[in-house]
Formats: sequence, C-alpha cells, structure tokens
Amino acid sequence: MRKNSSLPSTEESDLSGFQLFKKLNNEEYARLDYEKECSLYKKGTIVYKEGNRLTGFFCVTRGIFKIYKTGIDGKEQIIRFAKKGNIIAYRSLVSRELACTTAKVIDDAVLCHVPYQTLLYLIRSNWQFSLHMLQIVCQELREANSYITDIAQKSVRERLAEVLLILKNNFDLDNQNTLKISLTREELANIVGTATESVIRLLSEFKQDKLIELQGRRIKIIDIRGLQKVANI
Amino acid sequence: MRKNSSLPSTEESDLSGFQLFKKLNNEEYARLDYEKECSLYKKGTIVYKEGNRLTGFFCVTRGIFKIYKTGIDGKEQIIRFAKKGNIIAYRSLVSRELACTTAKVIDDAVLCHVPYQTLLYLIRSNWQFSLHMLQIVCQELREANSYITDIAQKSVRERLAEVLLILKNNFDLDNQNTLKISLTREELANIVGTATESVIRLLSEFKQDKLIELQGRRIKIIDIRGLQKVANI
DNA sequence: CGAACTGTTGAGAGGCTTCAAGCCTAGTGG
DNA sequence: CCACTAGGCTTGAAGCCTCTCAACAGTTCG
Repeated sequence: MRKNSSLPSTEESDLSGFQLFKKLNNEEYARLDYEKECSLYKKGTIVYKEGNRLTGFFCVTRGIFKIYKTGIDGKEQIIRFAKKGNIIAYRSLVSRELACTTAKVIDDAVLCHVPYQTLLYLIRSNWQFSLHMLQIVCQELREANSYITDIAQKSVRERLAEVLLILKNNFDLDNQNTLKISLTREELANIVGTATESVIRLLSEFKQDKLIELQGRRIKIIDIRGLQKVANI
Repeated sequence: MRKNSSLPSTEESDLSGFQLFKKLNNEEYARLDYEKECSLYKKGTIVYKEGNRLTGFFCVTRGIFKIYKTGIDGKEQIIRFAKKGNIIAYRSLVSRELACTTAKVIDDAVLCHVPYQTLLYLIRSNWQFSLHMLQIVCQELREANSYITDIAQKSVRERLAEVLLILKNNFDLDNQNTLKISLTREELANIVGTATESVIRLLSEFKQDKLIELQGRRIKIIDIRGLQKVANI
C-alpha cells in the first residue's frame, strides 16, 4: 500500500547531498545509509495519513508533496509543500504522536525512509545533527507563524497574490515564466483558505490586470511587482 | 530599558523545576545556574521586539506574556502566550535570525535569561536536552498548524468560542469559573484575527445564549459543552 | 464514448468590517 | 476632592467581500 514496486535509481537513493546529514562522520553516515529504505511514489499516492503511527521520517530526493490537515467537512488545508532536500513526517515522530497531517504526492516522487531508531541514534551521537534538526523545525515554525498572521489579517485577494509569489520562490519558473508546480484551482483554494470559485474569479481578475497569464493549470507570472503590490508586501 | 530594578525571589530564580532541564547532570545544571540572569518585568514591558538581535532565550518563572507579530497597519496578531515553565525567544535564537515576534508582559513576570553560548553548550553536552528542545519546538509547530487550519476554515464565531476554551485550558479558571487571564477586547480580537467590535458583539451573544457571563474583563465560563458545540469541536 | 472530475460564470445571501458616535472606568492633576 | 482626559467598551448603520448554490462547459481517462 505504501510503496510502489520499482526501485529508484541509485542517484535518487543517495542522501549525501542533504544539508541535514553534512556533519555526520563516516560511521554515522554508513549506518544511516544502511538503515534507510528508498522507494518510488506515484502521483496521487498517500504517504501517511492523519492518525497513522509513524515508524520513521522521510527524505525527499525527488518529486513534490502536499502536506495538509483535514478540517471541517473534510476540507483540506494545505500546510506546506515538500520537495527535493526536504524531510517530512518528522514532527509527529519527534513528538511521539500519531500523525496530525496527511502527505500526498503531487509530482512523482522518491522518498527514503529513515527509521525512528536511526534518528534517535543520530541525535545521541552527533550534536551538530541535533542542532540542524532544531533549526529545520524552527524555520518551519517561523513560516507557520507568519502564515497565521497573513490568513488572519489579509484579504483573500492579497493572500492569493502572496501565495503565487511564494510558489514562485519555492518552485521556480520554467523558461516561459510559468510556475513549475501544477495545482488544481481547488488546491490553490486550500492553500489560501478560501472557496474554489473565489480563486477562479480572482485569478481571472489578475489576468485582466495583466499580472499573470493562464493556460489551464499553467500559471505564467508576468508582473511580479504588481503581484507584490496586490499582496501588500 | 530591559530590566526592572528589584531582584526576584530565589524561588523565582530557580530553574530546577523546568522539565527542559530535568536531564542535566550536576555540572551542566551548575553552569546553567551560574550563567542565567533573572529579573522582574512589570506589566506592559516589552521584553524584545521584532527586529531585535537576541543574546539568549528566556525561561518564564512567573507571569504571563503575549507573543505577537505586527501585521498590516500595525495590527497585532497574537501567536501564543507564555507562562511559568515556558521558554520564549528561542526560535529566532536557534535560527540565528533577528526576532520576528514581539513579547510583552501581560501579568507581572519574572524571566531568567540564558545566554546563547550556554544553550549551545547544553546542546553539545547533553543529547537528551537537545531532544527535549526539539520536542518543545515540534509541539509548538503542531499548535501553529492546527491554528492555521482553524483560521482558514472556521468562522469568527467558531474561533472565538474555541479561543475561550483554549484560554480556559491554558490558564485555568478561578473558584468562580472565571478565566484567570485578563485580556482586553482588542487582545481577544488579535488572537481570533478579527475586529474588536466583532468580539464585543459575539461575546454578548454568547452571554445571551448563557454560555458565558461578563463582568468587565472577567469572563465566566458557564457552559463548556455549549461552547464546544459553537466552536465545532 | 461516457463518467467523473475540474473549471467557469451568475445570482443571492449573509457574515464581518468599517465608520461614527456615545458611554464608562480609571488614573491624573489642579 | 473633583473635574478632566484617555483609553477601553458598546451599539448602530451601511456596505462590501466572500461564500454558497446551481447550472453548465471543458478535460481527462478508462
């Protein structure tokens, strides 16, 4: 249920590129390398669900995930995305709680599973690793706090413009200035915290105002300054 | 500017009660005890501000703080509260960033300042301390994520009811079922993320519905079940 | 080729915000 | 001791932003 059959390439099973593991010595890295397990995940696959017991955390070596919570009437609230170089599922693992978010594949992905015991070993063995973990969580907390302020104080219009800019920064543009991440209107709504129809209406207003161009799910960013202005940044 | 003159009692300068420091050995605790600095803070005092460079984190041994971010037009968004046993200012410290929140005294307080170097020493020296730090941040992140979902999906009415219940859980009730934390209507609005007038109107509706009673700033919780129902919990 | 999902547009309703005006309480200074 | 001021609290009215419902077009995929 969890894994897809075929194995990922050796390149995509390699964790040595992760900033988080940079300070490990040979022995520590060897153990991590031995105990990890990498697999492919197809678009649409759910890696873990709210309420699941987690046995380890995952390192993303390819693809994109959305991490969301299920709120009223099953409406998704997207908390963040994860891409190559990020780790997921670590929060509930560290807290020894059941997962309180769901992770779903948006773009075909490769994950390396690192067992809880390995995590604990690394924390015990290498203080620089612990510090790095701490910094990752603190970073995520900063973003969460700033998002709370935005949702609480800004209008839907402002938030949507801001989200487009954030997506641009996180996932870049291709050579045609089009967002490299492809989301449904509903998913956009579930980031911004609004109704799907509102996203649709606002996107076409942005288009009329020459801030973006639309071709189906592809969103082309034309006027960054203009979007910043709308977003009130 | 930062400290108030008189020194706190020895009892309020004692950090041995903190869960976070439980796993320290004698030497580690002695160094913490030697390097900490405790002082009194009067209501209204700002401990640190957005943009400040932090030299350490603080342990709260008495009083209540509000931690907030300043949004559009200077409107405060309260992110969380801190009370006895909590630590504050650690997020930006760990990330080596300028503070991105402001901490203000709501109830006369005592803080013990722990220098950055001491924090680093403890992380290097004691992996259990690091793990505990990690767990504290992860806990806060969980709350932040759940708050994002609430603000994004619930109505102001639902959120206000929920906030009252959260305040009840965090700060308890006195023997008359009155919330022990005293907030202005504006502060309540800055937690919920709404206008002051909306809070006022909703509070008097709650009163009419016999969920609460009001005597100035004192809020008496009468019908917990009813509030939970309104809050959609 | 049809089913299921996604996207679009319109209309109507209502929750909240904003503005404005007045009241109340507490602290201050004459 | 009392008037006075400032800040907090309350209420009303008007209007807008956003949501919901509904109908339909377009797309994708088995």
